[in-house]
Amino acid sequence: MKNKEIAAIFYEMADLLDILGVEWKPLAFRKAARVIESEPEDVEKIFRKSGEKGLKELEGVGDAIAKKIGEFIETGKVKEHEELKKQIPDGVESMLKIPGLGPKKVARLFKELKIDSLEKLEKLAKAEKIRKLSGFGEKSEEDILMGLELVKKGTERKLLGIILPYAEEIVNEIRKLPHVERAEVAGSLRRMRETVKDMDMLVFTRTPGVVSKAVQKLSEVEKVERAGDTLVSVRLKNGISADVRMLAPDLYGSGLVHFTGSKEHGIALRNRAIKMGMKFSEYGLVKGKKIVASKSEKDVYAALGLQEVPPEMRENEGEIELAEKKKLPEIVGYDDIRGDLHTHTVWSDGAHTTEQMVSRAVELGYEYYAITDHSKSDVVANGLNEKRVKEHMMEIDKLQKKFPQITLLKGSEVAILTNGEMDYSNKVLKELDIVIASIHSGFKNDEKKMTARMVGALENEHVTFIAHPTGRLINQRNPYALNTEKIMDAAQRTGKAFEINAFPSRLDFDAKNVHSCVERKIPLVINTDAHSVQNLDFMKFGIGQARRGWATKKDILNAQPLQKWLKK
DNA sequence: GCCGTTTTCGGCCCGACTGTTTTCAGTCG
Repeated sequence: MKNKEIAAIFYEMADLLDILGVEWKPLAFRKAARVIESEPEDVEKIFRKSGEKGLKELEGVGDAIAKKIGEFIETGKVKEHEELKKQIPDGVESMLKIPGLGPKKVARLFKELKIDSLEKLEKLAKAEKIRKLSGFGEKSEEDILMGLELVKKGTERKLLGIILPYAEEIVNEIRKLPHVERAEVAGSLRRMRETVKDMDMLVFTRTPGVVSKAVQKLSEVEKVERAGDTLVSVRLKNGISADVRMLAPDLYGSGLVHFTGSKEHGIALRNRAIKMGMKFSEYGLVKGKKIVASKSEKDVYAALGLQEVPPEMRENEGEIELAEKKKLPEIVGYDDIRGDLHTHTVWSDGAHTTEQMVSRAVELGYEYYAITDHSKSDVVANGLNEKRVKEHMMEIDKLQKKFPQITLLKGSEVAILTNGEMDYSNKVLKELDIVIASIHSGFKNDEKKMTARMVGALENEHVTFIAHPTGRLINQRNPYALNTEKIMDAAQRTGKAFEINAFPSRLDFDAKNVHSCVERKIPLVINTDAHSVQNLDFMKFGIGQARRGWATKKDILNAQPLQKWLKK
C-alpha cells in the first residue's frame, strides 16, 4: 500500500511550492494528498488495473497528478519533487514546523539571511539579527526561540483517552463561570479522533469580553498565547494548547458544526451552501443578510438538505452524500454496550480483585461481563496455569451467586504461541465461555508467519475473537507485520469476530479497519482490556472508534443480548 | 493544478488574532 508515501510526497511538494511563492498549486497538491491518504483502495492497484484514467476518478486528481502517481509507482520517485528539494534545503522546510513561521516568512529568512537550518535560525535569533528584516521585530525573535523549544520537545499528538477527560473537566469549570450559558468540547476531540494536537472548546455567552477574561484566569492555564473578544488561546499546565471560542447563544448549532470540523467536512458544507446560494460560517447559514439556520446542528444540516451527521462521521469520506440521500447508517450509540468482554483481575496482572471488577460492572449497568485473565505462557503478566484457571472459575461461580443481576462469563485471554498453537489445550478452551486469542510474543515475526498465527487462531473452533488485532501502541510501537486482508478473509470464513480495544494507547482495530469489517459484515466486539476498576470507563473511546468506522449496533456483538451470539 | 446547475477560464472556504504596521500581511485552524 503506497497511499501514505505518495500523499507524503505531495504534502511536501505543497510546502516547497509554498516557500517558492507559487500560488494555488500547493492547494491542489494538498487536496490530492488528503484524498489519496484517506482512499481505502491501494492507488497502486487502481493504477495497475486502469492506469492514469482510473486515478483521475479520484477527487482532486487530474492529468498532472495522475502522471506523478504513475511515475512514483513505476520509478519510486517523482522528478518534480526531487527538483524542488534541490532548490530548497531540508532545513528550510523544517522551519515551517515552528508556530508562527509560514511559507512567506521562511522564504524571506532563507533568501535574505541565508538561513537553511534550525541551528542557524536559533543562532541568528539569539544574535538579534532577525529583527533587522522588515516585518520582523523583537517579538518575532522571541516567538521563534520559543517555537524552537516546542519543536525540540516534540510535537507528538496526545492520546484521546488522556486528553478528552481533561478537556471535559475544563469545560465543566467553564460552565460554572458567570455569564456562560453553554459550553462544549469541539474539534477532533468531539470527533473522537484517536489522537489530538490540541483542545477546542466553545462557550456560548452574551458577554464574551467578560468570559474571555475569566477563562484566562482558570487555574489550569499556564500561559495565555492569544486573547481577543471572541477567541482565547492558552497553554495548559499539562503542556497542551486549548482554543476557547466565544459565541452568542443563538449560534449554538452553527458554532458547533463549524468548530467540530473536520476541516474537510466543513469545506464541503461551505461549498454546498455556496451552490445553494448561501454562505456558511460559525455565524450561521446565511442567505443575503438573513440567517437561515444557526440554533441547532440539526437545523443547519436540514437547511442544507442533509440529515444531521454524527460528529464522528464528519470527515468528508462519503457521509455527506449519504446524508443527502437520507441514508446515513444508524451508528452504535454510547449507551448500547451490554457487557465488557475483555478484563483482567489480580489473578494475572490486574490491579483489582474479581469482586471489585464485577461490582463496578454492575454499577455500569452491564447485562453480562467476562473475566479474561492471561494464559500461562504470559509469565510476565502472571498468566494462569490450568490449575489456577479451574480455581478462578470456582471463584467466579461463587460471585455469580452474589451478583445475580449480571451474567458472569468465564474467559481467558489466551496467547497465540509463536508456533501458531493456542496456549491451552482444546480441552481447557472448551470449558471457557469466552476465548480471546491474542499475540503477546514474537512481535518481530515476518508478515507471512504472523498472518498464519492469526489465521490459525481464527480457525480454532473455541476462539471467540481476536484481541487488539494489529498490536500497535500509539506513539510507541508499530502494528505487527500482518496481512489484514487475509485475516479478515479468515474471519469471514469462520464467522469469528475482531476486537475494538478501547484502551487509550491501543484503539485497535482502528476506525479504518473497523470500516473494512463493517463493509465485509465481520462481527466486532468493543472491550476495555481493563486492568483496574477505573479502566472500565475506557469503553467510550472504543465506541468512538466504532462510530468513526460507521459500525451499527448490529455490527457489534456486545451491543446485543448474549443469547443472540454466544454459542453454548 | 483542478474543476464546472452562474464559468473550458477564472476562480479556488472563512474568519480571528498578532506584530509590525499606520491600514494590513501572514499565520492559524
